[in-house]
Amino acid sequence: MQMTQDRWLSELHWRRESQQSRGERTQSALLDAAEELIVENGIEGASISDIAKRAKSSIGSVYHHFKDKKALLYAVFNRMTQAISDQNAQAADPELWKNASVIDLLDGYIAFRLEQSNAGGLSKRAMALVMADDPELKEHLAEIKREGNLSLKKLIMERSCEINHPDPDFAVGFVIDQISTMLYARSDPYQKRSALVESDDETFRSEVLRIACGVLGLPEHRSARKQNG
Amino acid sequence: MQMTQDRWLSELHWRRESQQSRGERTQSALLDAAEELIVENGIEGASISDIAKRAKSSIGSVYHHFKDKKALLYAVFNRMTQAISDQNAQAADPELWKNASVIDLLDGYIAFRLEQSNAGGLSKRAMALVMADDPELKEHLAEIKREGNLSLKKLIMERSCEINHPDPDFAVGFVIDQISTMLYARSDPYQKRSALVESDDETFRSEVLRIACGVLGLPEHRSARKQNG
DNA sequence: ATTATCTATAGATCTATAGATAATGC
DNA sequence: ATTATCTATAGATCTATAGATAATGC
Repeated sequence: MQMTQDRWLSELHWRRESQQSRGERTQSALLDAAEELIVENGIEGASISDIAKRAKSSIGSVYHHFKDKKALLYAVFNRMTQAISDQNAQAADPELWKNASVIDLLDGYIAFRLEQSNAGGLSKRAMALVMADDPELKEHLAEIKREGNLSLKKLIMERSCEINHPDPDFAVGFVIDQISTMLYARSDPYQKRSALVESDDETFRSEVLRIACGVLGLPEHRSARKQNG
Repeated sequence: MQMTQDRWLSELHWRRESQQSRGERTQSALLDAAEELIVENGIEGASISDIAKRAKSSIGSVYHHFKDKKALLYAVFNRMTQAISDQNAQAADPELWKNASVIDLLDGYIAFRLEQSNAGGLSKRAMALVMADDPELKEHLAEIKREGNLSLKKLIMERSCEINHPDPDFAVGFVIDQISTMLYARSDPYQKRSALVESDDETFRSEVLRIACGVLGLPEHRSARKQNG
């Protein structure tokens, strides 16, 4: 009876390790069903019984795989954040950005986030609902975002000679947070009819980059971008 | 049997009009109690029975004043958004900004929002929780924010001669959304250890204004600010 | 008369467990 | 033997109603 390897946060992540692929399939079917029903009916509206039914499983099976409802919800959340975290790690690989300028990095970051926010629709909304009730989870996701932004900051600071600002460290942190925040707002489905959301990707990207260049005092951003595709 | 005057959204806002101040006191005690318990235990954790108890009232009384639990939650939400909406309307009074420049307006907007986000702590968190489950409410709050930003935009566009940008209308909308978004992120309690949150009000304000001036091509922002306290 | 309040409870959930049965692993 | 699955249900909620009682309004 082994525990799974992704131990994080508290005891609630109890999850019997399925030593058979049958069990694994059941587990992901349950997570899929939970995700769907959470989006459809909300957290409390998604009953264990409904989840079991949708997954073509049974209540007993749910409690075989997950200690209680909270553990199931945490698993839904975990599956999604794990994916985000992995994507972040991949995108921040220094090898990918060997000859990139600061603007290339910012540009790449924007493109990456725009792509990321288009993917994984249902999971993301389910994750948001699971989080809503639980400060610990909000904190956890915030930490993942923070890590992502930090690795971008590190890449940029290695190119600090390009930056013209009395306090580059602060300026870079501020600009990254700013861009990150604007991207987040842009992907928020309830921010309709705002300039951030209604502008097309290209306009948005160039306007944000222009701001970043202004703050960081970057030289000649247009040409710099073309140099290092 | 009259309905209250704040009819908005759907039928769910059914609320018997209390013709006696006793009833009014009970109603606000119930809303206060609901707010507290929602913050403490979440939406479903705040049972009608607990709410009645905390308000020193009874279950029957709750159902005398509110059609059902949803109507009670909507009333909690409504009380808060009403307050925000009123504050917005007050702040956007043209009389207040007669001799103000564009920068004065932006500066005033930032100060206003920073103040607003410090006030009404519990109500706000309860409102966020009530909203989380209900897209209609999210949409409603987004609309209120939108209106606030729109009236600021109007004030600024009356001073469009100060602006140096090929498309002032877009630029102003973009800048306002940007500032609004950054202020929102700054007030988010889960965004710890980010440059947006850790910077003090003064640094934040000046950095944001600097960006806005850059985007809008405003002349000489420092002196302009001092002219019209 | 009408409105506000209370107590008691019917009826409908929903979570989690107990205990049996079927399928794999050594 | 151990793991995965199922059915049936105990026990604990919680919402909303019924119906009685007290307080105000005309």
